[in-house]
Amino acid sequence: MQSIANAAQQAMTEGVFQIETLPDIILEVPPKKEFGDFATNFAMQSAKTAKMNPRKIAEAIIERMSEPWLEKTEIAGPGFINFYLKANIIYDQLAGIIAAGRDYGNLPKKNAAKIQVEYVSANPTGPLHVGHGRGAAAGSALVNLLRAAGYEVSSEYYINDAGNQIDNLAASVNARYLELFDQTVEFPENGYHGQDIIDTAKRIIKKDGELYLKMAETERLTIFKELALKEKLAALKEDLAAFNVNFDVWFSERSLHPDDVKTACQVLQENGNIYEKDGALWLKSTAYGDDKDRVVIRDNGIPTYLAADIAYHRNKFERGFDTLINIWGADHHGYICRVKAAIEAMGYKPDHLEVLLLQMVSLYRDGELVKMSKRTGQSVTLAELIEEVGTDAARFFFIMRSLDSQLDFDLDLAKSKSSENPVYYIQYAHARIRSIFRQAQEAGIAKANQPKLSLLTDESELALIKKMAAYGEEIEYAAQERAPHRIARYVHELASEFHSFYNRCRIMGVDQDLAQARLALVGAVANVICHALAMLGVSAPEKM
RNA sequence: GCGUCUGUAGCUCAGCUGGAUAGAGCAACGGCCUUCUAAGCCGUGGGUCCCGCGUUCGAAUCGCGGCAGUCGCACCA
Repeated sequence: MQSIANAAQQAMTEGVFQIETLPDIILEVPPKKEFGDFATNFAMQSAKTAKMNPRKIAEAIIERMSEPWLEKTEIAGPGFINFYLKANIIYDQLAGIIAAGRDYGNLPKKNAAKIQVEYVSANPTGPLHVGHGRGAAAGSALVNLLRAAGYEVSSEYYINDAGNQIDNLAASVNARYLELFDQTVEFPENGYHGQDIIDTAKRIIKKDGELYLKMAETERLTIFKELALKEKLAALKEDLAAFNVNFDVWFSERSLHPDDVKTACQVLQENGNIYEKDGALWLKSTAYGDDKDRVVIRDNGIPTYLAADIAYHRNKFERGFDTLINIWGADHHGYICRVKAAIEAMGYKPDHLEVLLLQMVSLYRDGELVKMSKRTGQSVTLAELIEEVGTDAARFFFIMRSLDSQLDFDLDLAKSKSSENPVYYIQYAHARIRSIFRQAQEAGIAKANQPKLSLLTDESELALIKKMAAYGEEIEYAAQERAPHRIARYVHELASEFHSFYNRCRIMGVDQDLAQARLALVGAVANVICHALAMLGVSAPEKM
């Protein structure tokens, strides 16, 4: 890059052309291999200010470039400069990848901001469903991705263990409990209808029988609230652990009440961003771009959900995180504006909160949409999904689409153990490599310390090396874009290059030096596949 | 009505930090297993990148305006 800048600079001092400020020089890997190993559109970028034909500029630049690693350059299309690397460069790259071993793909630590990623954070009032599953898969993959890119990341689950919905949970369990003793009770209006609530009531009876029957209702509700919460939370953690999702911090909303909520309100009150109206306290969020002002303390004195969330985000910043990433379902998008408003009102930078919205998931079975209804509790749970398609397929399917896209989840495809299924396609590549190693060992092909990598000249071999060499950039860009689906795509492409190689080149039964070089190559491929799959939370089986 | 996201091959989707002939998987069609896993490979066909206008040397990509779908617009969480 620098040598392009130097050449341009030199051309200018020689008066060939004049540019006031050099544009950023962007090197990219061209879409076709006929366009060289990398290319720049620098000449076209400069064409306007230089008032000169981009091809002429390109010519002036390449005349002034001489680098030892450069095989040749050419001008193509409207003014691209294509660079061809000397062949040995690629083998140096491969040697570097092999030397890095399983660490290849872990980028140097960044000194930049500490990032906190909060995701799932489903209410502990029932089992996780498939929508939460997408959040869980994408969130955990994003955390892994950011860490690989060198960021310091803390992952967190916000437990909504305070407020109405928990009271509704207790009331629902209460109603089921009484029903099981043949009492007629009115089911709470906003109660939870799921089977799991009945199961909870049954477990309570199994353990303590009619112990709570004669209690005062309020007392019973208090006890049931704690029992149910404990049980739901444990189930949640179990489901997530089975889905390769683990959190550094489980943050209880209750811990914010009442002190943190009070402090946050005080801060806002002192800087004049809270006012009283109709007996309630309102956040002046319209001053920060929201549609309307929002109630933080209701007229009955109870804080709203927003109040707790304001305190929570303040707490996050106070803990020293510079960047907060929240992964929310798309149905919460209307909430972003008011939280950012509150953040700004408290004196933090709203840009330091990034909310990633996750679009909805639709399940398809036999080509038919699987209907879901939250109200009646009739929805496919994450546990059922894992049961049906397995963790690997479920995670990969959730991650392979961009977060912005609604996801059509084809259950039959996810289950199929065939070439149609991208998960198996990738895992199969890994298993094949492991199998090769087992057989090579039996055949007594020793692992070379200094394999003769320059023997790798087949186009499929070169393609594999180039693909692996691009892994670092891919991680960097995917992390920057918060786009874990790029890794899913990358590893699928790498697997494809491998399968192609596998059908063209043999390892056993060729010259010993070549066999050793190829073993070293596929060993590196296996490491990269492992690394990428590990980021996605998908296993890399030894055999299939 | 306001806002979010989406609209690209028959289907599901990448590509969007402006660049070369717009890609992948599935589906369709035709080939490849006496040698390391055929859960694989090779090949063929397939496009109004929703529409219009604008910015630009150059637009699937950026801006504005439409159209269609989605989700949301609480003193619920």
